[in-house]
Amino acid sequence: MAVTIKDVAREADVSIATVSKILNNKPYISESTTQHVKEVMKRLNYHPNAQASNFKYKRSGNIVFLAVTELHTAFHNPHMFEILCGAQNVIRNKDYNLPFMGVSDTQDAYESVKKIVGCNTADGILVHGSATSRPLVDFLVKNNFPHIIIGRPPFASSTCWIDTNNRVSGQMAMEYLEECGYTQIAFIGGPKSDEISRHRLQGFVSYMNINRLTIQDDFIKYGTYTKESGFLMMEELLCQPTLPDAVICENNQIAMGAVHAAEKHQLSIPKDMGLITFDDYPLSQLIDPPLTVIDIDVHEIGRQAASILLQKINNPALQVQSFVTLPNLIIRSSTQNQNKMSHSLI
Amino acid sequence: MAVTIKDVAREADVSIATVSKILNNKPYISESTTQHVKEVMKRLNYHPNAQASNFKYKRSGNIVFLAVTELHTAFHNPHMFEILCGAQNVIRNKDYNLPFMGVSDTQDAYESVKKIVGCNTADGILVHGSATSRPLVDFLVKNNFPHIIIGRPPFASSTCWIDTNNRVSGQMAMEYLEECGYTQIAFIGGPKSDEISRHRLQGFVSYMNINRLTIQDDFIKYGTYTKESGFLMMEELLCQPTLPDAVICENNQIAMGAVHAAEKHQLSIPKDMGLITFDDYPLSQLIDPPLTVIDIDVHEIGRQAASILLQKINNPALQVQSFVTLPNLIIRSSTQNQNKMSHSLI
DNA sequence: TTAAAATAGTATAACGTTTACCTAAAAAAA
DNA sequence: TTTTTTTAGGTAAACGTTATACTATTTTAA
Repeated sequence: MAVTIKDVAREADVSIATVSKILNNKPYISESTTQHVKEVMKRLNYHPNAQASNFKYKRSGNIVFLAVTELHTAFHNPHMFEILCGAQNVIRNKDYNLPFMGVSDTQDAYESVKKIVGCNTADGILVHGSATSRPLVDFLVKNNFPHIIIGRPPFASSTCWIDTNNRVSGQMAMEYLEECGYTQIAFIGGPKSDEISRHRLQGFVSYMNINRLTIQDDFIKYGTYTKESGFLMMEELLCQPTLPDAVICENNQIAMGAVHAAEKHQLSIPKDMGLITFDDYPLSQLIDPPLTVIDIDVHEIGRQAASILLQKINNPALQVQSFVTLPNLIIRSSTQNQNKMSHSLI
Repeated sequence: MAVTIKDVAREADVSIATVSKILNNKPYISESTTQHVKEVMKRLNYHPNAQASNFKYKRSGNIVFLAVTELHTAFHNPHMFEILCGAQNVIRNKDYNLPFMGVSDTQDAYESVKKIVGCNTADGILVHGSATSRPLVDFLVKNNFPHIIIGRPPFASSTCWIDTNNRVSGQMAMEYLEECGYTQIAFIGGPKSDEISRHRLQGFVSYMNINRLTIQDDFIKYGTYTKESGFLMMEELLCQPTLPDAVICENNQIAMGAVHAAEKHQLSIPKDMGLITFDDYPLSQLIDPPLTVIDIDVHEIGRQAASILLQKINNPALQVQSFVTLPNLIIRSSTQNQNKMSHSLI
């Protein structure tokens, strides 16, 4: 059916080896035959069969993107799609496909990985954090199968992962608030045990210490990652004898609750109170006021993960380390420069 | 490196044909050799090379999911990811991969399709609405390449597409509002020219007509798909001599603006005014009040698209028609039963 | 002028499967 | 018993490409 290298060879009256060499820019073919063969290719509308080529090269041409995607997880991880897009951008230029594989849980993920590795379905794998588990990682490491874990695994392992630096996120939030002139900073976090939350708080605290700023103990609140918890914690803050003039909220939902609490207490954001949060969800730009946010550069994570993985694939001996990306500050209206307020109005 | 069918054959002391037949459940192999060979497979940890098999079968094992994904489009189309997941669910069970291909514009999409078809990269293609264009569709049709367009193309074509029924969406919104006991219904839409908007409005209007309900002309407003527009249109409505007791907002952003306007006018939603909108974005459950929504069953679209495409691939003669899915009503707090209010409180 | 090296091209074996065609034994039918 | 049919399995070609090893010609170097 489809036209193959044989058809081209026959039609151009050369051997298939010659055609192949032209396809792959190998030396020792004259300019004239090259041109002739290329014309024939065009005339026959020949396209080399990528699959056959991959088969011969013993590569699959696939890099699997593996993630846990229960129903309706999009909100829980809108970042997943963006990471996929970032990775896809890099991979497309390198003649790889990026099969998306959504599994139902980490057990399913583990089974899938075994199948992928066993059946040669892929040359490498990007494992989204939601799909990691110790057995999965151990399996990949043991089989020396090229992979990158997106999101630092919560267990020690000699694998290669990429993540954002949550400590720096905490620092950046604080740094920007200070720059704005806010001085009494509160922190509303998720569960105390959560690692991400802990790291962000550490960043915040270390910035405060380095800059010899004092932290009021009762300005640090823990709760859950919900709107309701944000509301309650903010209320608590507002009922204490001294008020903060800015608050760092661990996520959009908490921020949403905090905004409502401030509204209830007739505090204006950003004038009476600055508010900054993490992760740029669609919500953050749509609520009132639009939120200033420390965001993960999620495309960059996808791009980097993919490009490092490609390096690994092309050079299996390469020992690549895990690495972190830096967050981005996105300034919106929930913070404002407290000192130069009047200036900007003149 | 990897263990192949040859290794199994040698180790089991049979021919590779026998091993292959066992793999593919072909007849005329005795139970005893079957068992023996299977044991050897297990012992050697043999996995058939899917790529080689596909190559032999002249199929690629890929179904491409093609979509336009500029940077940060996630919010503009969070549905894209959900459709991808839905499709993936179906495809995974059929031993296909679902390479995700994000392109920058429809021109890029067209080039990609030509490459995919030419190079045999895929056996079929799911084209997300964002990637369609007349040349692309014409190309697929002309080459008789299995495909489904997700989202009805805005031009006439003998292709096969899947979409939700926006007229029914409009009807459902109205039907539910009536059921709740709201009687004076307003409609805040996007641009008058927008097809989706027009269809939803048509559904609304036709429901009103069939049920002999009157529509006030000045209860129908057009604007843009933004929060600001929603706010303005709602203000307009609230300044008119007669007030609606419920409003249908074309999308989440408009609804957001409308909610603010109602707040400003000290109207309580859902008590003084019911509000219903379309498409279940994360926003809708997080704002105050959480919004009642007519949602596209986006997983179902993905699943159906994939399963129809698989049918097409397996039976090229099959002439499948385009088809529509029905929307879902998701009841939240921006509407309430006006008649039985007291009942529920007793 | 002759030998060596570079150029231009071909023939063919792989890659790991599947399958059409073959053989031989066993079972069934005559 | 003989013939036919069924069962069990093997041989080898094919899928479309790439690469190694080869030949033959031309160019360069000695």
